[in-house]
Amino acid sequence: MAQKIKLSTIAESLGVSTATVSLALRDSPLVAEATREKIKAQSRALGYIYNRRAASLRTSRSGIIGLIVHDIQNPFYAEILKAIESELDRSSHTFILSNHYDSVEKQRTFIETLLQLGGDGIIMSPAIGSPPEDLQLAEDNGMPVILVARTMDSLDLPTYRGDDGYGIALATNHLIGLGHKSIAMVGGTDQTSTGRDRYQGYVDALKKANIPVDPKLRLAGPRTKQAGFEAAVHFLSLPQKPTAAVCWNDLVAIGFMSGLARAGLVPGKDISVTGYDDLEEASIATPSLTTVWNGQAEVGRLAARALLDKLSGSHEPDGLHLIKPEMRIRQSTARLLR
Amino acid sequence: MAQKIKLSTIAESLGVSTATVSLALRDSPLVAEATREKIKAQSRALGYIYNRRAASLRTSRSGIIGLIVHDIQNPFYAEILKAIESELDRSSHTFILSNHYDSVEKQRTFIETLLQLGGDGIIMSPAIGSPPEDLQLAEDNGMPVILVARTMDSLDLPTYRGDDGYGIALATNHLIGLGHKSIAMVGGTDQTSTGRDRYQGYVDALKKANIPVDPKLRLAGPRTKQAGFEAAVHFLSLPQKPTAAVCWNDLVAIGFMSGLARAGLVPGKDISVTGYDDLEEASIATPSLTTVWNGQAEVGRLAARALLDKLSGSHEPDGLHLIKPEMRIRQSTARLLR
DNA sequence: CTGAAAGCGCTTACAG
DNA sequence: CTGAAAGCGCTTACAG
Repeated sequence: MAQKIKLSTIAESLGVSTATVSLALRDSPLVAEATREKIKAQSRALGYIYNRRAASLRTSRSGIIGLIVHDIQNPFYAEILKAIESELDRSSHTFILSNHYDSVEKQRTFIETLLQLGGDGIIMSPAIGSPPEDLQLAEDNGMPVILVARTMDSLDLPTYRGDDGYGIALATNHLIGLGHKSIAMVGGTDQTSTGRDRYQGYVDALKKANIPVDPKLRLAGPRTKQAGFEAAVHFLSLPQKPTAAVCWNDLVAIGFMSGLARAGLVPGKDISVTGYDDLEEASIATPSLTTVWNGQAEVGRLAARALLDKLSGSHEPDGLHLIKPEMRIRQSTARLLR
Repeated sequence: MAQKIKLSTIAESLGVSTATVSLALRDSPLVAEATREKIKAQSRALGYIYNRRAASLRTSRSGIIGLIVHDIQNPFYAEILKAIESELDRSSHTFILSNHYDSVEKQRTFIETLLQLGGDGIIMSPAIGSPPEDLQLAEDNGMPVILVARTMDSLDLPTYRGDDGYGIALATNHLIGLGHKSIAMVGGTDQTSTGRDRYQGYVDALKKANIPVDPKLRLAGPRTKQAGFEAAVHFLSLPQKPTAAVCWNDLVAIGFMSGLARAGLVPGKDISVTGYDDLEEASIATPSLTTVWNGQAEVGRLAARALLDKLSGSHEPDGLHLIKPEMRIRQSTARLLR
């Protein structure tokens, strides 16, 4: 590797000042057109690499945005991420990504690292049990926080997610409308807002239809394909013999349907199953999955826009922004045969 | 936000020099134990945030490692990523992630951004059609490159991936051993090394068993679940009526099996199907997928280690490091009934 | 339209 | 064991 090329290298080689070079490279109209072109050509010729750390030290803006979620391997988060990515790409921001796997330590380390790098802002789906102080630390140091998918009740931060109570009621009512009366709820945990809200929505929908709520029909816990798969065994051993299952999300539903099939049952015929999220693969599964569209792409896009707006000074109102879910009826649910 | 706390704030409040504070915070034995503790306590009390940009400007090491692959939403890459992540976590490196979606422009932008940030190194699965100069640019500027999953023939970079020819032969021979003679190959493209190598391995295995190779039995293209799903229609219309399919990867195989099921066939009984990669969901699918373990976790771990070793000065030999694939026999393949 | 100079917040020889 | 000072590579008032 040859001698490091910096602004002053270009400046000296052209007999101008570094100030002029700096301005020219950023297309400042303060520099004469001809000078600007000459400088840019020279910069290319020398293979100049802009040093963002030096610039950022001076300007105290880094162009870095942090993003931390439970697990990007989960397609639910991956779909949110993809929308954020495409929004940030067009504003020439760089993003730093991390999974926290619901470890508050890992999340805190990430926030601290981002502060050290001078991150401009952070979009996150907070870990279970997140101490408000950890998020407050970011805000206090001038790094705005936007929440996606999960709520933090103790802080008034801009939050983008689906309306879980409303959405799960759509699924539950759909099954009730097909004549089902013994409906299990599979998956989800009370430790997250989505887990609580979706269970509550399911309970409310049953009550509204005068169907008694049996706590044994709640198979709490599963949040992955694997756990949904395993839950099928438990489901089939229930004495109440439910004819349908409202699953906490699509991953659980897809694993659950595979578990039913493994036990010799035909999902969508013997047992009706609904998912939640409308992941890309929901329509590819066999049977295709009846589910609730949860607007991941919308959530990501809006959260990214909210952050960019905040960074550019406009004052978006804080608080909760709910996406309205929609029903997607496919083949995994059917009318109950008597 | 109050007054910014920096090294000199701590130094002044304690009546020592910034040099002493700097050394103390990094646990240098040059600073007396008592002084060190006093400084650390004060740093915590004031809520000091270390400015990495300033440090990095001075030391020209950033602790940032870049990672760019086709698409992390693809579980194949997600599994590699996860292994890299856990390896880097323990060495207190930060990583910056990007998808290139096989766009060489997006890949180049990423490499340039990483250079601007003073990235220490980069792990990548190069985009289709990557110009060697783009990777050379990183190397020339002191940022070492490690390749995963895909090969770049034109450069001698450390590369970690599975032995595709060997692995696909395992799958093909498994089907031949079960009595299949009309075996299709579904998915993959000649534009990537994995696409070429796996097709070649399939062809070689057939030839070795004296089974004529019919180019019409190659359904090239599909690389996703969706495309695998759609390929089932094409497969079922083949005049040669194949009894088995070697799929290019697990995603294609899972989509393909769903497509067969949608057409009323039972995968694993009517048609034998093999996958490739042994993704986590391969064993959860119904029928569970016979596939080839491709060592994603190994690839990620070894690539991360190779980069860290290189950064710490030890000279790992460059070139290709092949992981040896292994067969995973499950329920999606069965003996051919006459 | 262009230049000289200060400063962002660290670390690192060098002295003592 | 501790301090004074230079310097990493930019940008930004300020002069002219």
